[in-house]
Amino acid sequence: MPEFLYLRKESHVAVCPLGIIACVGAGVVYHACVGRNSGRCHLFSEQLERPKTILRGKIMKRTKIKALLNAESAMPEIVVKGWVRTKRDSKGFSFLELNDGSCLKNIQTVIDHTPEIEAELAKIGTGASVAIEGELVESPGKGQKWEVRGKSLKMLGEADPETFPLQKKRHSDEFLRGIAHLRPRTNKFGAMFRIRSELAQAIHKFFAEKDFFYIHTPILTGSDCEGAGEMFRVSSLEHGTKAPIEEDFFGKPAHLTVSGQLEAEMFSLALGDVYTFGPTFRAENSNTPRHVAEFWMIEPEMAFADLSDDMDLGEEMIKYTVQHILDNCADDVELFGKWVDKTLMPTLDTLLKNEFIRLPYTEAIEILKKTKKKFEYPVEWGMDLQTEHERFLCEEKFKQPLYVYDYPKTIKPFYMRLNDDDNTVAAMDCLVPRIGEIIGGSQREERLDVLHARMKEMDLPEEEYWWYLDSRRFGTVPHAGFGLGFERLLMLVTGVSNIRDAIPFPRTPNHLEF
RNA sequence: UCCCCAGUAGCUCAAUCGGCAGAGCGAGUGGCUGUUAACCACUAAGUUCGCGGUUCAAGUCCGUGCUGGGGAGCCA
Repeated sequence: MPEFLYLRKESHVAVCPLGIIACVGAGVVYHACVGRNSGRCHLFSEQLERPKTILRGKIMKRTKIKALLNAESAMPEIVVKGWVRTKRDSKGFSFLELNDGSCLKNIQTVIDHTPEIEAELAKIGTGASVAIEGELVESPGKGQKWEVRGKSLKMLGEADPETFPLQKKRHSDEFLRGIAHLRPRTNKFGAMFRIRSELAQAIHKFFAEKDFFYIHTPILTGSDCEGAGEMFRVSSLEHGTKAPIEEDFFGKPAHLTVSGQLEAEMFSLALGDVYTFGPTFRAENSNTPRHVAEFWMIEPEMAFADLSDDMDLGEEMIKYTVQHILDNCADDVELFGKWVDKTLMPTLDTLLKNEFIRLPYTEAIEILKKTKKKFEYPVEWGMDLQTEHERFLCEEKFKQPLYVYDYPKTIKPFYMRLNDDDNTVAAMDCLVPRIGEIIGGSQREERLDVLHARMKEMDLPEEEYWWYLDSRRFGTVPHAGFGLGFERLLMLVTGVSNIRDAIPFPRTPNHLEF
């Protein structure tokens, strides 16, 4: 897409309200259209008598800073656009360091002073956006291989230094959370969200290579009894109305999904191996560094699979995606290893090199009972593991990721498969250092009679689940799956300690800004 | 939702026993220099989170509300 028109001296330029550049020279009308492949602009065609789609001179496209820094050789004519990170003035020339988000590093530009350029420079401070036309040359200074020698400079958008909140210094995470709309312009959050993008791609790549199908499960749900936590009500009625539920959009209560699992199961029992990857909503009033009300979750579901296959998949997936980020986001990850968590690299290294520990719940309880460490909550078979127990197992006892599996049936949901002991279910949690539970999964109960009995035990209304139960009536098969919190995986990869720094605009109780 | 800690300049923080509101960074101005989170000098910058109380006197003590952080529960 042409964005910048290189003009000869005799050319004249006009810019239409849509950002279209027309070039008029020697009595012939030429024009180029910004943002179009064709170079033809119909709006302008009407205004000009003899429209032609021939360009005079050469179209100059913005080159991303990442490409400039990776250049093999000098480049005679380039345009670089970005935000000023720092400006350093000298007598007769200035340095501008530009970042355009394409990578962590800035590019240094050097521009000799002319009256026009000095006027433009006077308006430019940290945070301003600029376009610079010039050449990429080897830098005579230390600290960088390449720099841009600018010939022209245009300020695109100013940033008043008196009010622009980002300064040329480190800011606290808490402060930056208050300006979540500007924080991606910092090194740390730019790196975070590049990694986030790459991590999402890695997940799709992982599943594609394993022939899993990507299923889009609904975000609006009619079942308010999925048992995975408090749900957000959705309504098209005015707030405070007393209208009966029949008058609401769906004619019955609607909520935002807390999990795509039940729907994913239906597709697993048709396409074999499937996964979902989408937003999930929990209306829990939990205020911790590991919880947000809106987060992204990956939920694979495999037909003809058991709990062991399930744990294999989770381990493989975590290792694959972590390795992918190390391979493809080296600079960005290095920033986190250096400034955020000094133990990040060793932690990831341990994770990659060792097999995840697989520990039955009953054995976990025995270990916890035997240890000298005093816990606030006494250890008893049948209770759920508390945070202090999980941390002890993961961070002190084994010092690496581990699965705990075969939990008591009394503390797990109805859909988990009952084991032969009649006391435990084929459930598994994957615990990782510092974060705790990153995966929760199970083999699903595929036997209709057992499922019936479990639902009765737990007092669930079977009529709500008629379609779910159908899957066990017609060609049921053993199957298993899990849910993995995307932001928690991102915390693992980057070492950040607060989940609100791993999602662009975090939603938590009483926080719906931006 | 419960427990603990904090809130002072744009940012990060200091201010002794209740006794004149401070520093670094950032910003502005001037200077200097192929500079590297540049450097040097000067300048401006405050409802000490809000409300109420105790006191001759409150950033400091008490009550209360709000905001932020940490821990717990719940979970991914």
